[in-house]
Amino acid sequence: MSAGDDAQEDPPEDRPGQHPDPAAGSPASPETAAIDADAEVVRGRQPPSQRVTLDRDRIVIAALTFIDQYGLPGLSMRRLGSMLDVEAMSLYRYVPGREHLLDAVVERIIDEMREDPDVLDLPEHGWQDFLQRLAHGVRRVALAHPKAFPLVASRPPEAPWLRPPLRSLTWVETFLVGLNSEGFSDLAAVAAYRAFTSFLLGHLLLEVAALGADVGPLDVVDDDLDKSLAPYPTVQRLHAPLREDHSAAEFEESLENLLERLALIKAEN
Amino acid sequence: MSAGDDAQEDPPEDRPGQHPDPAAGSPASPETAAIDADAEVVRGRQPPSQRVTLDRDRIVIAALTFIDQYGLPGLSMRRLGSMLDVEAMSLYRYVPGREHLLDAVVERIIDEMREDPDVLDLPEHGWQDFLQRLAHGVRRVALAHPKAFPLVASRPPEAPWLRPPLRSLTWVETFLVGLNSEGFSDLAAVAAYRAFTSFLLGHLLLEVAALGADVGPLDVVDDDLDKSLAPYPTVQRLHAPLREDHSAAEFEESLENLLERLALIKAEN
DNA sequence: CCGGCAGACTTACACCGTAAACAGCAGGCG
DNA sequence: CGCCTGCTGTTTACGGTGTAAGTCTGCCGG
Repeated sequence: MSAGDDAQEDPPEDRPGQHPDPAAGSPASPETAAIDADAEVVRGRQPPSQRVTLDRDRIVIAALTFIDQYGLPGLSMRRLGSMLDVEAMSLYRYVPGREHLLDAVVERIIDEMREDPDVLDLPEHGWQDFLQRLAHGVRRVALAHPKAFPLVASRPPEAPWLRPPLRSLTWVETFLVGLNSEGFSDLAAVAAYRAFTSFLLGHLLLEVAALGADVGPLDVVDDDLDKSLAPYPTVQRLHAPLREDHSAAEFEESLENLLERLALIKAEN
Repeated sequence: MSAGDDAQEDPPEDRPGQHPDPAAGSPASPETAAIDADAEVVRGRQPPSQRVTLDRDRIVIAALTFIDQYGLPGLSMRRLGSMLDVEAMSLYRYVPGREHLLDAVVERIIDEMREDPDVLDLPEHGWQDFLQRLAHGVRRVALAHPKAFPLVASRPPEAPWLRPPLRSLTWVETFLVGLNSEGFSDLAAVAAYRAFTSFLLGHLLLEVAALGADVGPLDVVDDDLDKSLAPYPTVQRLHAPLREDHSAAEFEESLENLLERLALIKAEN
């Protein structure tokens, strides 16, 4: 049970980026960069847009892709800077600080759903279909960013009644309006919001956690495992089924059940 | 919506501990401490146990109470050390490092349930009662450590099939044995384990998050809130009910529903 | 008495977030 | 043209972090 142990997160030791050593060299890289750019311009390449200037969106996107790749604990302002070929302090022109940057990352992840064509702004084939699409949309972004999704869950929301993972005002509005338009009373819609978020959070956090952990150094070998499980005979016996992954089916099933419960809530209130 | 903002976590600036400044003074404090101890001994106070030596359990407990009080981000080895009247490096004699310390904290939190008399090791009045007691036990420890409970959820478990918050081998064993003894087939017990953990994680994480956030500087005033909610009329209209806290009732209701689902699973497999 | 040794302290290093001052360069305006 | 002004990124610096390595110190058995 103590196999990989401390090897669970390995941030990149050195940037795989453009210039070899950003720490040792004296201020020579900006000049050479400018020269290179000039040379490219002379060669007629990319004259219209002058030099890839920094930008808040670029920073947030870089942070997200970094987390997706190396995991949250490896992310530092300095590393993020060098990923964008820039000193860490430059980032502070566009982002108030690391915490706010993480909030922006969370916001971006959630906004990805807005572009999902399968997620509707208003119910078109009943509220069940509406919620099904929404749930699957959230699940898709969670699975697209397994290393980043826990952030969505753990970062304190703007208001205590904004519940992850549907923690933006616009999504709450969409949710409530959608259910209202389908005959849910105000209180029923609110109750549905709470049940829906609880369900999503529980399922997706666990699914994503299992996804992020499997890339370990092939855990322990079977002998060690047999030995370490010896005091837990039932776990040992059920080890195979415990290992199996039925996330998708379980998600579907639980979602179905949730919808039935919501139908009751709708009818009662 | 951007009220307190960055004031959401305030680690203690200085230790409220015994001696005033552990950083400035030269090596005078250990001697004085020894002298004080001698003095106490002379006065006949606490002669049996010589000096409160350090101890792994003491460290873990201190870490947990620190997190409970000031929150996870404020915890550092140095602060924890000074909380125990000891240099940070001394902790490494008993704990391999910060990460392992956090794991130990998580383990301790979970083990708290073992001492809960309402939580049973084996079903005595049916599996529904067994699971009810277990669920409420977990909820009690979650509510007892709102600031620390997210750790239980977010720390990667020892094995990917160990699901928070029932993430210790002993609890999984207890769970499976309990359900097995009540007529659950192997597969049904495993499925129940998964559904049960999903449910607990979703509900408790959200309940605990709402609990930890409310201690802000009374958020925004009503005018600001009205203004900032203007683009979200439905949210604005339902603001009052959204604010209300029915965690306990919702927990009960969802748990009831879960048990019904588990009865189906039991019957089918 | 004395040597070992456990348990704490001290020092040192690399890294972190970020405040503050500075440098290069664009465009406007006399 | 020269100068100034504002934007953008860099440099430097400070206090904090986790922790590897070495050092002191008091107790305990020979």
